[in-house]
Amino acid sequence: MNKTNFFDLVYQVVRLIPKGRVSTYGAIANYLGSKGSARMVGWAMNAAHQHKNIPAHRVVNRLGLLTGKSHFADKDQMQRLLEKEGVRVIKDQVQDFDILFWDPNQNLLL
DNA sequence: GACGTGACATCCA
DNA sequence: TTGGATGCCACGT
Repeated sequence: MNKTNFFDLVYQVVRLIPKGRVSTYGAIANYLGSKGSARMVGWAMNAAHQHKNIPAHRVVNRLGLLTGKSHFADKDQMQRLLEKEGVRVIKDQVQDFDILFWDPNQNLLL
């Protein structure tokens, strides 16, 4: 049965993202062991919509762009949620991204 | 069972 | 440097 563990891992990591922090698909994919499967992370996020406890708005691409905002019910919802958590988002881009960037490999390491 | 698609990332020209 | 093409894995049709 451990086939789609990838998804579960993604959900776990995304759920562990602290409030006011953001993560990236590549970082999560890297944490899962497949650095090249960044796309899979995005696909997992798409499925994450079915799950309510998945703060997908905290997951952005490597550039800090809210690329997936279009997949939200309201494209402003994602940005709004981030701003509500203290993350400045301008033009769908996370400001101080390198500072707010939360890497599972850097925090969940060990 | 096979092909195409997808919220990205990386390499090559 | 910028732009185009490929790779990754799972899901949908």
